[in-house]
Amino acid sequence: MENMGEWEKMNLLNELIQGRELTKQLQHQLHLAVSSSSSSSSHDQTQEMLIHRILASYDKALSMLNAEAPGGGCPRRMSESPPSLGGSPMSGGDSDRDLNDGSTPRKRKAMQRWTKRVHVAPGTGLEGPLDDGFSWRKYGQKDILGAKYPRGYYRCTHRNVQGCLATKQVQRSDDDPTVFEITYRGRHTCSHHPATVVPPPLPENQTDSNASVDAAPLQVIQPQPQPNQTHSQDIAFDFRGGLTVLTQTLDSKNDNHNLTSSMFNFPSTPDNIFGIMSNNSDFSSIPHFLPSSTSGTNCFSVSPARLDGFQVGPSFGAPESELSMIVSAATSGNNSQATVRSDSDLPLRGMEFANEDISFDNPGFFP
DNA sequence: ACGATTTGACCATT
DNA sequence: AATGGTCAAATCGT
Repeated sequence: MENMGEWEKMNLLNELIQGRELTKQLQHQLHLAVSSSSSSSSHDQTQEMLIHRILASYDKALSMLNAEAPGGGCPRRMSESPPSLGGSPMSGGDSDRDLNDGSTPRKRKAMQRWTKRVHVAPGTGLEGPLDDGFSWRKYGQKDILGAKYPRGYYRCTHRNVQGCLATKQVQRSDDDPTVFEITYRGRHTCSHHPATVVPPPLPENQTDSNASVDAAPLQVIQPQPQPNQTHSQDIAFDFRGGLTVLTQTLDSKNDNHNLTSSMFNFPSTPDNIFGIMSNNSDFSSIPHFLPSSTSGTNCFSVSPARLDGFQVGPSFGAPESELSMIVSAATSGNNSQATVRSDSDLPLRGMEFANEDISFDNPGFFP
């Protein structure tokens, strides 16, 4: 665990959270099944006990992970790229996001697109960029005018079977051949979870490669849509009016990087107190985030909300129009990934969002 | 035999 | 017309 990169930790965290939530759903299903039957057997009790133990294991693993993070549960920043492409499973990509009632006209744009630069350390035997966990199929290669290296075109392997429209383009950098510029388009709607395992390197002569390096690409943390998770819209409605995200412009030197500064304000309600957390223990090192004036610490919160997530933004390769975070309810301990995305892919700058603009992955997030 | 990759042709956009 | 993106037949690898 010591050697685990921040990115891997966040991957792990997300997997654990998802595993826990799925287990809770299973528990719920079992309860329904048991209550509909006349008697409960010892078999049912065994199942219940097993689920409790699974949940306890998840909780233990999660607390161990949290304990590793410095700053009292304020995990450090990840090395690169956002934990999610913003995709939340429930938000499940563009289509799901547009499930709002239509009262707020939501401009739908062409596919979102964002670029990530991936550096491959030379001489490590890993010349070929590593897989990003998703399964891609190359469908074309093209010489690009003015570029030394050809551009490779990839689409999700599950395009035909599941209609997943995610694609990516891989272009080796002219000035630094160890750098690959990977442009992602569209979100994965397939149900295949990205593997966090590092696949074997590609052959040396394969200049164009299929992907990234140690820093996993954006999608890796993106929770994948689950067939049974279809309530994001309901949740948004439940919380209508209770949640606001305000992004502000940072006019400091950081603006030179054309980054977005974001300030979040999540008003708490008696039953659902929650907050945002950053995975960076030092907000000042994240160019586009400011320390919360209310917390005065490294954490980014609205008291008494609990900080418990991470923040991503354009500097990590996500589209400027999108921001993802993990929110956690202080009362229930439930976690969820939340994603805010602006209309028309405009940068998140100086905008205010109501909760219908925010999608939550976890249907059980709000009690 | 089957799935993945290669590669020239074709299409869309500017 | 030039360029980038995609298609699909041919080829390759297992």
